[in-house]
This record gives sequence, C-alpha cells and structure tokens, in this order.
Amino acid sequence: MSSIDQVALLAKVSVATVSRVINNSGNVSPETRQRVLDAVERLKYQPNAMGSLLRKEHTGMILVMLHSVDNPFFSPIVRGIESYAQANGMNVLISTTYGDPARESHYLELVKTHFVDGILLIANTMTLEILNELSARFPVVQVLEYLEDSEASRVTIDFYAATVELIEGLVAKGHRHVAFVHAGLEHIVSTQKKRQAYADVLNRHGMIPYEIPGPHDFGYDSGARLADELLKEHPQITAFFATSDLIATGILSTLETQNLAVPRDKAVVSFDNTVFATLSRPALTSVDVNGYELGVQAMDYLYRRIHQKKYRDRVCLCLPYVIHHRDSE
Amino acid sequence: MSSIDQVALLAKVSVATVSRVINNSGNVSPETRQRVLDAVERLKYQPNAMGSLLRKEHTGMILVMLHSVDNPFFSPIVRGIESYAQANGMNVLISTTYGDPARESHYLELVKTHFVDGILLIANTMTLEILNELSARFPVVQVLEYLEDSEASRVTIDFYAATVELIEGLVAKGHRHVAFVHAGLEHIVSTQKKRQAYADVLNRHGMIPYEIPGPHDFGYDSGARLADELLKEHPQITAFFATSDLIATGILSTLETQNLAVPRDKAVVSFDNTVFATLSRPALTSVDVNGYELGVQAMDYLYRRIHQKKYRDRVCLCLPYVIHHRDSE
DNA sequence: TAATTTTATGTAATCGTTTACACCACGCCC
DNA sequence: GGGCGTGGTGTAAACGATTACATAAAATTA
Repeated sequence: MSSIDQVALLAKVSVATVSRVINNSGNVSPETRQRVLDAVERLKYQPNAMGSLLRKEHTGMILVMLHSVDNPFFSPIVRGIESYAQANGMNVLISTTYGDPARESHYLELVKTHFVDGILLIANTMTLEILNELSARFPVVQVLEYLEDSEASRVTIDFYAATVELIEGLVAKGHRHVAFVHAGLEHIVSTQKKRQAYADVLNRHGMIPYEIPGPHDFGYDSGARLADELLKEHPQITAFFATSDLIATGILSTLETQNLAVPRDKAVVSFDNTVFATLSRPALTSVDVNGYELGVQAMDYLYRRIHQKKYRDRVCLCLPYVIHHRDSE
Repeated sequence: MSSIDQVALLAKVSVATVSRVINNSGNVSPETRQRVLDAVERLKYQPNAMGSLLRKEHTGMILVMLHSVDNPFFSPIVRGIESYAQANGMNVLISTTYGDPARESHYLELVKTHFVDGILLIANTMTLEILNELSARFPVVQVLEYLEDSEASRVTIDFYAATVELIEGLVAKGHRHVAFVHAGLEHIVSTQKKRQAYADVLNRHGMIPYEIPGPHDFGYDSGARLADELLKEHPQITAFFATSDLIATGILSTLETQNLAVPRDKAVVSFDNTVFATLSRPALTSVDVNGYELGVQAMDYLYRRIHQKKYRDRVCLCLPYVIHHRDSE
C-alpha cells in the first residue's frame, strides 16, 4: 500500500502539495497537479481513511441498528434515512442485533469510539440506564420503538391512537368479542401501547378481553397457533387484532383450516401494512406507518445533532399514520 | 472529548502506561492501574478509534453489500456471515445499493481506503472491469450472484442443475407446456443459468418455450401480470417456472382470480424457498439454497484472504441445494 | 555484596493524513 | 527601486493512539 510520501517522492513535490491536489484545496499549478495525478495513477495511490479521519472531527458515517434484514417493515425507514443521508453527504451503515443486548452494546462502541458519528436505533432492547447514558453523550435517535421514560430523542407514531381507531372500527361493525394476538414482548413499547388501547376500548364498551400472555415467537406459526388456542377456548370470538401483519397471516391460515370465512365469520386487523398484508387472502386491514418519512425525520434530527454543536434539544416526534381498510374485516 | 494525554495527566503517569492499562498489555502495578482506571472513569475517557486504527493493519470491519433490507432471501446469508465473523472477532457492517452502480462504487471506497478490511458482494451489478480491478487488490467475495468471467472469488450454487431438476420434475408429471416467468434482469447470472437450463430441458423433450422478455419488476404484481398475459396468449400452458417465490405468489394470485386450481389445473414451481413459499396457498415447491452455509463459506474465504497475506487463491465454491416439493405441483 | 534478571515506567518515534505558517518569486503600483 | 499583494510550494506541527527502546528500581541469584 503506497502512502502519500511515496506519491510526493515520485512526483517530486511535498506531501502538502499531494494533499492539495487530492482534496482540490489550495492553489496548485496545472503542471504540478498533472505530475501528482500521474504519480497517483502509477502507484495506484488511495488515501488511507484512518490517516485523514484522525484529523477530522467526523467520519461521515452513521449506524442504523436493525433487528434483522428480512423484515419488510423496516425497509422504508432505512430508505428514508439513506435518502436524507445521501443528500447531506453522509454514509449509512447497518448492523443487525437480533434483539441481543450483547450485540447492541457491541455496536454502540462504534459511536463511543467515534468510528461513526451517530446511531439510529430501530427496535432496540437496551436498558433505560444504558440508553440515557449514551444519548447524553452521543448523537442517538430512537426510531419507532422507544423507551418511554428515556431522555433520548425519538421519532415514532401514536400506537395508542391507531389501535383505538382500529378496535373502535371493529366495534362499530358489531364485533363484541375481539381477541388481542401479540408476540408478548413486554419490553417493547408498541406492544404496551397497543394492549393499553385495546383494554381501554373494550372497557369503554363493556367488553371482555381475550389474550394469551407471551412471550411468543413473532412469526407466522405463532399467529396460527395462538388463533387456534383462542378459538378452542373462546369460540365466541369474532375478531382478531394482531400486532403485526405476519402474525395476522398466521391467524388467517388457522381460520382457513377451520373453514371459517373472512370477513363473513371472523374479522382480522393488524399493524405494519407490509407486503404480507397485500399478499394474504383476503388482504388485511392494517395500520400503515409512513416509514420513509419516519426515517427522514430521524436522520434530520441526527444530522443536526451531529453538526450543530449547540443543538442538543430532545425531540419526541409523532408522525401521522393511515389505516388501510381491506377485505379482512 | 478527552484524549489519552488528559488521562495520563490526571493519573500522573505517561500515555504509554495508560495505553497499557486500557489494552491489558505489558506490566502495570496494581496501584498505578487503579489510578489510571479512576482517571478514565472520571474523564469518561473512550479511546478514539481513528487514533488506534491508524497504527494497525486492519480495522476488523467487513462490509456486506446488499440490495435492500427487505428480502427474506438474504437474511440467512447475512446470519452465516455474522456468525463466522463474530466467532473470529470481526464486525459486520451492511450497506444497501438498490442495484444502483453509483451507490456500489461509492461503498467500494470503504475497502479501498481501508475503512473496512474486505467486502462481500451479494447481488452486485458492477462491471467486469471494476470488479476485476477491485478483487485484484482487495479482499472481495461474490456471494450467490456473480460475474461469470470475473477473476473474483465466489460462493454460490449451481443454478443450472437446480433448474434442470425442477423442470424435469414437471415433465415427469406430464407437463408439456411450461412457461418461464422471470424479472428479465439479463445482467444477473442466476437468470441466465435458469433460462439456459429451462431451454435445454425443453429442447431435450421437444417442447416449446413460453416467456415474456424483460426487464420487469421482480415483485408480486409483476408475477401476477406476466401470468395473466401468458395465459391469455397461450391457454395451453399447464405449469409455471418462476425465478423467485415472490413472483410465484403473484402467479398464484392470477390463477386464483381465474378460478384455476393449483396443482389440479396448473402447477407452479420456483426458487429461493423463503417465507413466501410457505405462506402461500398452496405452499410452493421451491429450491432451497442453504444461505447460512453460503454466508459462512464466503466469510471463511474472506477471512483467510484478509489475514493470511500469502493466501490469494481464487475460489469458486458451489454449495449443494435442496428442492422442497410442496402442494403447488 | 555484587551481578543479574525482572518489573514498572517513561521517552519518543511512528502510523498517514491535513493544514497553519513560512518562504520565495513574480508582477504591480506608486 | 522599494513596498506589497499573491500564486505556488515546502516545513513541520498537529490529530490520538501504540510500542520499541531506554532506564531505574526491585527482586533474585550466586
């Protein structure tokens, strides 16, 4: 690997001049510039990132912590983040955590050691203490999921309001026995909000809850199994509220197996409005989160937090959502 | 941000000693160690990554270039990569390219400038020239998709053999009119191999091909539309070979709309064996690629390429696949 | 006790850049 | 001709760590 000195030597100039040519800074005569460029070409010189970044305050990299790369739900968020980042000359790197706190802590080192300038947390599971400590000292934004009492900034949606609207819709259609099907991950704020809203609406209408305590897997199989158990115990259930599309498709498969028609016999509504909601038969009524905008807003805050040293406000943005009504209710 | 000098000053030792304490290297007396640790704590000192990495040959980071984060197909590959990396003390960062060559080139800079130690390309779209130039000078492995004549290493599967097996299976069941439904992205080697195999099998049995030239979108809607067009023109078609699960689910939806029973009236087979293959009704016969193992093998090669300077072999691994036969044929 | 090894610590070079500052030569103006 | 900007270039000091080498003190050995 050739370094700037070797280029300087070959071009018979000083390293300062080489640097000026490479960065298009300062004044360099056309002849010298050409000599340097030739030397760069000959040596296939590439500046070493560590060398130059050592002199700079920022690396221009931000890290997105994701659960995994197979969730269509996160894709628009990432696109929003990248779009803003690209427009502002920053690079986005992604790491997966699979909900493992050890992996999370590990990747947090990257911002602590200034390998990246900031972090966007999507569905993190770290403790309040760790998060607060982190966000007090480094640029961090929680996206979508968040810790309720945390001092860290966040960009999310109103899970409570969306759920109320969803369940009230079911009640308006005459459903008196609505089940709540969830992965039961109690540390996730969205689940808490959804449960609270579900309970409140039921209470308001004098209805009783149907729910199987978690934790469960959050996949298709889990939805299928839970629906089966619920129907065995409470055949009077006429509607299912699922915390995600994927769980809802599992419910649909159980209903199909039992020859129950949707929406004639049973209704299903859910969250996320991913490709699963449109692919399923019938298509699912689902809460559509504007993930792209969520990503843009989160990155916008992060950018300001990174580049404006006085800017240290805590923001708690709540973006609008839309309920897509489809054939499943 | 406090630096090592400030810690040294506060602890009344030299920077060398602070470094020794932090890295647990060399001999340090218990009392001195404690003084240093106290100072670190007081100043909330975090070593700066750029400073220390400047002295090292490697950053311990590798980059995975993905198309996007919403494809369940890539998830096991990434898991395999991460599993191997973690076991060997390396970190995995992911970037998305959306098939955009400009974005790809941009992220390639990271390995050229030694910000990361190596790159795993999953479904890259760069030109042969760029790839060859890159792989000659830096650790790079192509995973799954590859450029046929490239000198870069790769870990993949035998798309040709898998397709032959799939189509021969259809023929054995009596199908004489098999359509090929693809996204028509001609620069992708998997599509080329699949088409070649499809053509060869048909030829061997004196059958004629049905195919709508691309490029098309590679999603669900695209599959639905293509199946519709094919059936309008060639109602004699009794089987569809789709290049991916997602396209296949689109085909299924068209068949359902037209009241054609699967597999009684029409058969559908596909590739990837993602969650879509199990979620669809009927479940899809699909070629299962062992993504996890693919990831492990790719990372294994990359690791050796990075850490053993003599190791510069070009490897072209071809891992086994399994065809999952399900109700769609 | 003297010689020798071991332990603990510090000094300073080094990694590869960027950049403040100094310098020189040149042209311009009065 | 002397003073002055300015374009082109070089020197050397950062940036923040690690580490080879030196050194002094302490422990071990003979």
